[in-house]
Amino acid sequence: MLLYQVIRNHIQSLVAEGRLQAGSKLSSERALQEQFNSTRITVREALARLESEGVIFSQKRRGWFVTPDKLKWHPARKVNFNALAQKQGFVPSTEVIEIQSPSNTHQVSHDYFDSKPVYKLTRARYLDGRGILIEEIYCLADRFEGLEQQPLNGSITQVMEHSYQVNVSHEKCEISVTVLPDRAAELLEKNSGAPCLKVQRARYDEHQALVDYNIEFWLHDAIEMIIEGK
Amino acid sequence: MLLYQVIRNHIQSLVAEGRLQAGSKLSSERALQEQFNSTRITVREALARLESEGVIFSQKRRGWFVTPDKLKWHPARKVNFNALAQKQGFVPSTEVIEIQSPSNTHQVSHDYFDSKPVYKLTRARYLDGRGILIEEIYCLADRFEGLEQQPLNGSITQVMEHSYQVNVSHEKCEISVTVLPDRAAELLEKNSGAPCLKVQRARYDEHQALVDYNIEFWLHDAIEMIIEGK
DNA sequence: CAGTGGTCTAGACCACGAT
DNA sequence: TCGTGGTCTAGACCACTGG
Repeated sequence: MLLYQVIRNHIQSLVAEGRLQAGSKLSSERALQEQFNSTRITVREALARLESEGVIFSQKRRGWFVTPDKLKWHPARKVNFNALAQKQGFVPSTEVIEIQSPSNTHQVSHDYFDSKPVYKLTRARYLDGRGILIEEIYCLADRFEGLEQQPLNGSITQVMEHSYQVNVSHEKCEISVTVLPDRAAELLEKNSGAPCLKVQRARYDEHQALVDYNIEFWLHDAIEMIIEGK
Repeated sequence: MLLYQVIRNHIQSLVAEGRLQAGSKLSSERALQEQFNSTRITVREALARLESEGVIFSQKRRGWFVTPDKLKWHPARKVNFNALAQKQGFVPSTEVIEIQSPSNTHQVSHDYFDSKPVYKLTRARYLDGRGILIEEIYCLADRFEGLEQQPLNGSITQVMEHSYQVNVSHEKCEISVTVLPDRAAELLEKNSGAPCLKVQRARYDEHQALVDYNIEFWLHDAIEMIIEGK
């Protein structure tokens, strides 16, 4: 058996047997290196595999930790992130990174909003203090005038319903696997190049008019999407 | 700028400018090492990042290649894989790996089919000769008696409709990012530990009875899922 | 300030692919 | 058989975290 597989299996079984709890810190790379009479390159190979599998994760220069359970996410349902996360036993929080004044210079504005001015809202979401999602939300400036004065750390869908009488009736969703853009990696304190699930959603009202366009970058090990179709 | 980022950017721009066509082979790792006065470790760091991004891919010991376009896949629609792939300019093919005689010893049989005997069909699917998907299909043995005599390299949905008068009316789909199981990696000639998109689908007929249960492992750089909801 | 992870050097051996 | 990628050794320096 390959050495890095031995190290991998060892850590994996520690986690499986519960001897390493979710969120707890692993031994340092150099300690593992000594424990297995190996080198850091090989140890890091094992750690990288475990990270791909979603068993462990790293935060920049802080160390390696056991990955908590994944959030089960229903993108098509208009469920509140906070409520859903709480129901699954997490402590959720949301941080508004920035809201950009109406502008028509975004690519998204050109592609989806007929080059009209749009708001761009950037948020980060956390579970138990761990950053797991960066999202960008674009919506028409004149339809959602004064959006920057609304509470933006909760459900945008609810704000649209209650303050603007706009209802989302259906959506089109594109899902792919890629890496975090550098800016998102920074915000989530991940190394550049961390894999992620990218979800792009165009949401429409009952008149087939585009309500908003969202780009979400989820840590690949933090989410399981559930979709009920047809 | 970090050295591996320099190498990464160099290859990325070669691809972006079209000087490296989709499917074509990159220089060998040792050639790149010399070109950048570096070491193979660093070169491989750059290649690994590009692979995560979906720009290049490797096949076991064969080398590194430029990733072709992604297949746009609509899991909820009853579209034929072959037809969809052809419409997007690919040459698709399907290989039956094995069909297991009815058995009630699978975990899936226990969890989803009330421990009744099920068929297990394993298939691989290819685009332009590149293996991109391993899928396992489970269905009730007594409902699909003689399934092993049906043509199994096309659409299973169509076989179910035409030969068994069973129609899929809705489905529940779970999507997550993980790594290929070793068996799947072998079949697709990928290194163990290659990232993938795992799609589990339970499909039901109009009487809410489970028709089949599928587990699909897609190469992470080969698919973009498109879902229209609500 | 000590220890950690992130990056990098300069080699090596082996199994497998292409030829 | 030769070159390739896959694995591995034995170090090094730096930036940053945490005490």
